[in-house]
Amino acid sequence: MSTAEETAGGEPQPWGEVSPDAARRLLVAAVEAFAERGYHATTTRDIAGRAGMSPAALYIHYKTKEELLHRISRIGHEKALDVLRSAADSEGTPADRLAEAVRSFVRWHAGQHTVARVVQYELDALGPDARAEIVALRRQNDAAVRGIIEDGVAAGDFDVPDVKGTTVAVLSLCIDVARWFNVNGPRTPDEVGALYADLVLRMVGATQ
Amino acid sequence: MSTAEETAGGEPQPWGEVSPDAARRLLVAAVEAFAERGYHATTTRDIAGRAGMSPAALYIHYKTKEELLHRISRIGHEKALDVLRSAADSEGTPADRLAEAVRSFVRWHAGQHTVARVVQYELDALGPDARAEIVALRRQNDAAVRGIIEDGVAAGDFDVPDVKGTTVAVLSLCIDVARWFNVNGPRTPDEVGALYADLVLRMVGATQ
DNA sequence: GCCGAGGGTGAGCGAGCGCTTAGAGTGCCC
DNA sequence: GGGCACTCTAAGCGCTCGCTCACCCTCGGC
Repeated sequence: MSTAEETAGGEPQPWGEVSPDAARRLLVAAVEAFAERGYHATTTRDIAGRAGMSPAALYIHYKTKEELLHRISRIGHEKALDVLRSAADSEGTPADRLAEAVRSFVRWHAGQHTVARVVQYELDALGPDARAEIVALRRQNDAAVRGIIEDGVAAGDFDVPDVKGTTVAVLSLCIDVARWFNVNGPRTPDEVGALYADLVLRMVGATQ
Repeated sequence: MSTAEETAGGEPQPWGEVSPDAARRLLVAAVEAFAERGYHATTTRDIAGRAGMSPAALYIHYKTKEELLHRISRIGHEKALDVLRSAADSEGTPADRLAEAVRSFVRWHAGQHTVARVVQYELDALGPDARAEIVALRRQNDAAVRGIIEDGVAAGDFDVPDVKGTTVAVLSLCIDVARWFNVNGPRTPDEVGALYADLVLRMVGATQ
């Protein structure tokens, strides 16, 4: 029914580029396990078991458990940044672009909330070099959102007294969706995205 | 509801009721360690060391490492709930009450961001019974905020198409402050509180 | 001076951790 | 068929974890 690239919700699975197959299965298993129990509470035996392999098999494809987290974090951040940027760079008024950015970014964090949780909340488990690389990706998120808001202010479409602070708040609001979103809850990722796009337009005082 | 002891920053220290002294020192040490490295990455040797004691001393005052986390979570949630409720129950228009609730709740999450991080992000490390107790406290947060928003809608002061969704978003925004707030950053807890109070009033469409 | 109680320690137990190693199974090229 | 490269496993190493235990120190009551 669905291809390897698509879930039922229509969100792209970010692991298409990972090969060989065994390495991808280990990565997917690690995402599940890290999201459920946290990086430090997850054992390499658990990851290998979920992937249907022996504990030693993990070390054929990854040097350490931390390398798994690093790979997940980098790919996850890049995919989320892609989603955000393609909305930020689209045609339309600043309000259109901001609404679309929030809608798609939130949809990603809700639909891919397992990946997002790992990516957002396990950063401190990475070593200094890997962490620095991820932090740089995050700053690009910030720049993308701030750019739209600045455009809106310059065009006179937004009323934002504190652009930097509002940027932080908007991103924080979107990212935290990964923490509370529940697949069995009453809302679909699309619905949360629509709600949040409206709330954010209010936050920036967009002229209706 | 305690009229608590105050630090220089004006935020109440939540641990006044914990005694004897050694038990309180261990609790404070555990909060620092859990906030820095996470529950699972923190060792009992580290906690005891920060409190200036031997590893075995921890077990005179607490049955397990998890009991420490449970105590921290319960006290932390109760203090945050106190802060939120005293604003929610105050006199004034719904807009005044909502602004004050957000301002003080955000101030708490920024000023006490070590406690708040532990309380918000280590919930899954608790066993089922302890977790259920904490989840019940969280629902009271939700009820307090939703109450103010409903009052505002009933009074015609707010324009909120989706009360439940907006409540979740407001609380999420406030709580996530604990994740990104940095003591060495450019903003004080008071400033973030003021910014967020304004943003939330916009989110609910408060008549200015 | 002696006692009991309670807070504290040094040493260490059993368990489970991340990771390694020796070797087996499998497919491919000659 | 034989050699090689690659993938994977069974077994287990060295280590650190949460936690325990036997014992010690301090102090108030008599």
